[in-house]
Amino acid sequence: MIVTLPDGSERSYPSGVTGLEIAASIGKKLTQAALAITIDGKLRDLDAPVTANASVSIVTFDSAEGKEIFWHSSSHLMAHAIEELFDGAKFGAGPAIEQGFYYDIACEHRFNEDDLRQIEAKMLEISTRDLVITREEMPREQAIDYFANTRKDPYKVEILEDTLKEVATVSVYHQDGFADLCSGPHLPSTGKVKAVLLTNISSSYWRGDSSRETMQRIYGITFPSDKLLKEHVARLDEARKRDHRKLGAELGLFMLTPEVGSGLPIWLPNGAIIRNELETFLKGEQRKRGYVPVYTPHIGNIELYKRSGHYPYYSDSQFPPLTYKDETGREEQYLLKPMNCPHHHLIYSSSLRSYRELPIRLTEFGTVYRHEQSGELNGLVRARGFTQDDSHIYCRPDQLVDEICNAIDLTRFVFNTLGFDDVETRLSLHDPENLAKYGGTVEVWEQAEKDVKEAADRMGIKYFIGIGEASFYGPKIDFIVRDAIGRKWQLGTVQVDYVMPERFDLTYIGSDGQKHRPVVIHRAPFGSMERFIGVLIEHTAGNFPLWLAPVQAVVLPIAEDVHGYAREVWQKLHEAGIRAELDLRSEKIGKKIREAEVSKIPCMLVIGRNEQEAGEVSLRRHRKGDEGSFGVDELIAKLREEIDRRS
RNA sequence: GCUGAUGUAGCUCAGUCGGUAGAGCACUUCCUUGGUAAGGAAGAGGUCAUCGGUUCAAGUCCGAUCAUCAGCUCCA
Repeated sequence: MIVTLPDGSERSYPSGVTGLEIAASIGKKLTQAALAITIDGKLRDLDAPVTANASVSIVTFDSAEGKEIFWHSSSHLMAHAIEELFDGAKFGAGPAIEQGFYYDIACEHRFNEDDLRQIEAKMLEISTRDLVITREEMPREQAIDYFANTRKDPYKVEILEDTLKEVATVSVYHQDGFADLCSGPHLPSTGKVKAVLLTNISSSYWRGDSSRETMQRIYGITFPSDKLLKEHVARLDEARKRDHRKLGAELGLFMLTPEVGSGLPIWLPNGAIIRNELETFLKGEQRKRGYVPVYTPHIGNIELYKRSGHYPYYSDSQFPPLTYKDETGREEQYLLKPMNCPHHHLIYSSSLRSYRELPIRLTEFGTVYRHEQSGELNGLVRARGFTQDDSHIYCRPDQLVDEICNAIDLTRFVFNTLGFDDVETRLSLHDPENLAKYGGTVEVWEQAEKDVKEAADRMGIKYFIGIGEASFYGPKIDFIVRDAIGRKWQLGTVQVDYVMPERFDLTYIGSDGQKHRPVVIHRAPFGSMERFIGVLIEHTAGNFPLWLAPVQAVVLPIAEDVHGYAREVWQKLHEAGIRAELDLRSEKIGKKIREAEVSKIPCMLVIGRNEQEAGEVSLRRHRKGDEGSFGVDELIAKLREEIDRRS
């Protein structure tokens, strides 16, 4: 029997050889590291026999599959430990996740931090017992009986009776007295787990359904060595330093205070500079691309949102209406604007439109207010008041795909300029199982999704499909990036809408002299200024490119005798439109430099007697160090160019 | 909204068994005038998140509220 290894080499083995035996025949290290195998691409336990010619690879912790198996087995190990420590704990779902694993547990006992340390110790103890993990296949009916009567775990029974009701044979993994329903594969033994960190306890709903009971979810991560755990902890520390909430306070970018309200960020001067630069950048780019600016009020009559359909769909996540009564008792209700589109639609229909003037691209940095659930609020990335770089493009059906492409192109240009290279793109389509969620007809959705796909394909973007991620009025292309701790956030978006034109009876006069329905594209490359800047802070760790830095340069005179010259240099920078500060304190140059470095100011202009005599400045760049001396005008031209290039 | 945790000076944190509140950094003043990541001294700074309760006495114990954090649920 011939086995082909990943490097293309072929080896012959007797039929029935196991993954472990293959690994052993290759090397001692690999035998140690082996967690599972793939046989013709299919993951199997390490003791699974290979019975025919096949391509085989040994799965280790270094691969994504290896980590998943390792962490999935670790969730079983944790459940095993909890079962030994706490009587009556019942287990729900316990999968591997991107960074570790969790298990949902139903238990009378409320778990706390001390319990986590105790469970960690028990897990390591079970690991040292090096229990063999074995797979047992059984008919589903037998498994139901086993989990109902032997394991007495009602959650596993529910999974067997519901989720797995079509499956005839299921597998159960055993390790000593512990057993779990699982398709596998798993580690060969518990001894592979050498380092354990249980990170937090939270709650979850059984099967993610808020009408079902809540369970306690314990998150953790494990590694095959202490060294890898230490590296992981170091990465977490690094991520914490990049947290935009921490950096936002340290760098004076924004603040949040209950005196204003939860989820309502205040932009401090330094943060306002960044936001303003980004707005100027996008406005300039949009002017080139034929957008026209508009402004609309922060509140609007509630009837407007009833008409758009937003109010009934999202009434639970809006601030309650403001009610106004005049002397005659007539009542009017206003809503804090939860989105900008209805206003823009009214602008469109404020005059008769000809097919010749389409597409019309209305743009506004529109501030909106949404009453997000309190538990969802998160610094700038999830706020209750935020500003969208919102535009609506009104076009003819024959222009639609081109316009979507233009919007994608603009979004990509924005992301490239800001250095986001790790962006995922999702085609957010509707869920045919849940049509009640959406407006419009089936035909309209089919057309819209076809157009979106065509545009995405034409632009050559790599995307994945998100069923059920569409908004109620149309499919979207969403651009998603990760924050410092790996959470994903949607930033830019391009959305097609055939529904609003109907609701607002938007029309244009075609070449045939008849009224026609335009199509609307909603698009926002930044998405929300707040969220975008929040993610940008984490992405850059607060080390903004020169064009965005709140303070671009600081002039640092070494002693008082050059203060006059330092002031001249500062004045020239200021006149050249460079945001510069002048540090005239009687501190040593080392201290001034340290403080500028800590404040992440990109350019430090050190000035002493030598520079004064030569009419120069000595340039030190943030995190780079001394870059030598330049003539003042030469330096200003150099910085000016870097700023204007936005590099 | 739900579950859990947290809340002491501008920031980071200490505060024992319930007995009148502490450090470092930052800040202010003074001294110091220096060459690429912290010069020295002094001073000022607190309704211990808020409200209520227990107690002779509460930062400390109990309850409620608010906010924040992690996760769940939601996201136009």
